[in-house]
Amino acid sequence: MDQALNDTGWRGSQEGWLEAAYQSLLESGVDSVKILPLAKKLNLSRTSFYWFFKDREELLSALVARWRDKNTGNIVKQSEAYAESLAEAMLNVFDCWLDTELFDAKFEFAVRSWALQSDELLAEVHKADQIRLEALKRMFMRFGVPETTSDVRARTTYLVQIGYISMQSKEELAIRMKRIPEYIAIYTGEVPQQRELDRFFARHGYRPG
Amino acid sequence: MDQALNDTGWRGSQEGWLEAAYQSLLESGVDSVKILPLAKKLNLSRTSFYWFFKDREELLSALVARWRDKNTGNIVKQSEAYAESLAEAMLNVFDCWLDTELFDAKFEFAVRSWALQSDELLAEVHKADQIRLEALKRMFMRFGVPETTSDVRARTTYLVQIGYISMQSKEELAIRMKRIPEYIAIYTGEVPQQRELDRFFARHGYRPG
DNA sequence: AGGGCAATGTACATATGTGTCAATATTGAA
DNA sequence: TTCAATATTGACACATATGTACATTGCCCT
Repeated sequence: MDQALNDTGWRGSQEGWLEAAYQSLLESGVDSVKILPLAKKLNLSRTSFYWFFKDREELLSALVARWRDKNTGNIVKQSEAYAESLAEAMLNVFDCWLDTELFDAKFEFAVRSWALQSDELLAEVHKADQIRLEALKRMFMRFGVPETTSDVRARTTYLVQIGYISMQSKEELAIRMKRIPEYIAIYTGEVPQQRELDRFFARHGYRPG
Repeated sequence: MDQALNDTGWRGSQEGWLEAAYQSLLESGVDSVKILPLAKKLNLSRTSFYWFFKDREELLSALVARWRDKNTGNIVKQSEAYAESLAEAMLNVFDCWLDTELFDAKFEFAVRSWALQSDELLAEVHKADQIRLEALKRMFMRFGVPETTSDVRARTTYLVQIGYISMQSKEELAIRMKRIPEYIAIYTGEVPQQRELDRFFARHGYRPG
């Protein structure tokens, strides 16, 4: 079997092992991230792994770093994006839930499951939760919602999404989109304008009806 | 070290191994449920396990059965309990989130994480989600909420809880209780009566203020 | 007391994983 | 073309897990 070569001219690379580890993590959890199976998938000798990483621990740390970089930043950014109404601001946040580039739900779930067996990682996850919740709370307050209410609504918004991720359901875009206006109404207490919805649908390549 | 004897006069038992497996599952996930470590914890020879279970698979199946029996039934039951208002009905459901006897959140999370590496289990989890969501939806409809709204509200109620579980946070009862009235308001659209709240607080051994 | 079964233990065969080492191959550049 | 950095490999030593066969212990009942 011929190998996919990268720009270095070599078969393996730090990125290659990391990517394989990432895929395995998403598909079957941390405990499936083992060097021997990854080597088989990459068609490389197991021991060649040790040229790029000190040991398995280092690979797992790299995986955590990847998660940290990707998932928290965008929620904060979207919650701070410009909006003329609370409903529109909420739709900006919803972009994360529908665009894998902005928020990697499978990755998120895999990491949370992993945290079950690592107190160190659990602490990181808690920190991420706090940062995200605070960003959402600030968003509500920006639109004049009182503090306690902002707090609970931020939680509702965030927890529904984490819960949805934990359900690991694979629903069609259309089914999810139909629920969006109701969700916005529940979370914000205000009904989104049709043109706000249209803009939202459009940027996710969805045509209602 | 002396052994804790059970009623049979023997040290081990099906229940004993299952309980140890359960604890290990909750603490560190399925992959920690291994016969050798469990044997050490129980101070028994590893091979004595095979007297009670055919193999590891059978132990894991027993664990799944335990989860199925415990967690889904009570949500359905609580959602069907008598209530004079939607807010009161919601508080009945909330009993599950606060009483480990009614709903074992840690168990739930461990099983969902486990489902990441087993399609068979994932199918079971999905079935459980569907049953629970439908029960909640029926509850809303019983109080005259229209179908689509009932569906989304049922989801919100359920997903917030699954999300909360996935956060694995260990907050004090008081902190959680303070948020209850707001949650009820968001989920049901109606503010709970003081005497409904008082009844709820009382049955969970909480005195506000 | 001793037979029988439930429960436990020992020894063995096997599978899968980790990490180190020394030997070897591949590449780009001098 | 030769060299050194970069990458790959197989052999070894070890650890942890599973499951089977067979021997042994401890408990209860007759």
